[in-house]
Amino acid sequence: MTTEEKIIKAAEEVFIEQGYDGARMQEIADRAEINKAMLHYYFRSKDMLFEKIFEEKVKVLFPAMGEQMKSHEGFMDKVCFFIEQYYEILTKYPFMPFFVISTINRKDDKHFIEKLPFGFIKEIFFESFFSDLQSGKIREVNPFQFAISVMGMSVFPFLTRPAMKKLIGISDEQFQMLMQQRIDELKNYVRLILTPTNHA
Amino acid sequence: MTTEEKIIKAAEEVFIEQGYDGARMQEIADRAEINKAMLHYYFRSKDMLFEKIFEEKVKVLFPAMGEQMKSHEGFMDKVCFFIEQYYEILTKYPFMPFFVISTINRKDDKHFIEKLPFGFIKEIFFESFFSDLQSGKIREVNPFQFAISVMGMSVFPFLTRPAMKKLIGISDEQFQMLMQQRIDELKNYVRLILTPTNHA
DNA sequence: TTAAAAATTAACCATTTGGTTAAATCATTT
DNA sequence: AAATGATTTAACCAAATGGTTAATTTTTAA
Repeated sequence: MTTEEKIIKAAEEVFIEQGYDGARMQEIADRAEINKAMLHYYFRSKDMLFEKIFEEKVKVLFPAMGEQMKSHEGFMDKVCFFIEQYYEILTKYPFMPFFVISTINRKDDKHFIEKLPFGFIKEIFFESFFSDLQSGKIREVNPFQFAISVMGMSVFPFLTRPAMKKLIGISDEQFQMLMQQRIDELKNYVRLILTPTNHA
Repeated sequence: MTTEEKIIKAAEEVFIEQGYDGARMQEIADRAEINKAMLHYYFRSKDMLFEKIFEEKVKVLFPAMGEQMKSHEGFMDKVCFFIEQYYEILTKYPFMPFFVISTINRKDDKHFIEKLPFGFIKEIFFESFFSDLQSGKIREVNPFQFAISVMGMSVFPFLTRPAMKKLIGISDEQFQMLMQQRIDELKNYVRLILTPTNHA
């Protein structure tokens, strides 16, 4: 492991756990087991180090799908794929949503929003929506509202994990189980919302 | 306006905008137009001032319903009431969800979670659920999953407002409109999810 | 082998930060 | 009006923080 890699790994941890303001350069250095001056030698400043981490980590939360997407033709199929995919991502990186949200909500630094690669989401929620709507395969819903809803339902519990645990009265393991069960529950919601009513 | 009131107003603003770590005691003093020493004279420390603000502001996001609730009998009715109520609250205090979420996600300070008054949510989502389920008025869904979903759908856009604006390509005014339209859209989703299928 | 370049370190620096203090001002009571 | 207590202020402080520097060690190239 090179020094640069050690720094990036440690910086990821600290920034994601503590946010930009809460993160300390000394703590990053300590966790990377290097001298604090090396941070500046490799990345010049806290801002530049943060930017590097943000850019790299954000790609994880907005994956470039490509191949996998081709096997999902219809809109409903794609949305269900999103729900499954996001469960995987969020289970692996449960603090990522909070990290991204605290960053884009930071005052005077709206330029991070520009860096969000929305391609993944657009591909899923707006690509095959209109054709499926016209062919009567899905009910007429507002695609933006629907996209926000599916994202919200998927991500929200990970943003509020400690509160949800308290509200429901469950442990960490039980929370994980609940999230796994959630895949089918959400797919069911999607089906119920999108399946058109019989106007027989 | 007393000095204490001026401090609280300024502290609210700064803490909600910048979070605990980002907030500066000097900035709070400046906005309140008082000497910084007064902050400590009235509230002793940054921690204690923050705690005061958190406790007070959190009550806004988890209102004690009481009277208004009585007019909503069925489960579906209560959930729709929640959606309406939350639209009002979030329009008035759009940064509150982020404030609460950054606080409860803070390291080494899990005691804030204990202060969340979940009564409001329990009342709405778990009170009349089981009786309505047994009488066949609603479909069999997992009440916890359902509650998380409705909360997520309601709150998520306000947590990600700048990103959503960019994704959809809209202005602040258009966002507000979208949120207003959202009330009916979400109520419709709830109806579609909860209305039982005819097993004729 | 040696000189140049790259990587690493310890010590240091300026600024910012939360917090304190002692004096001054204002209000209240006798 | 004098004394007392509450409120406010300016100046100050110690610790922490992001960042720098100059010297040292390690690696690379000639």
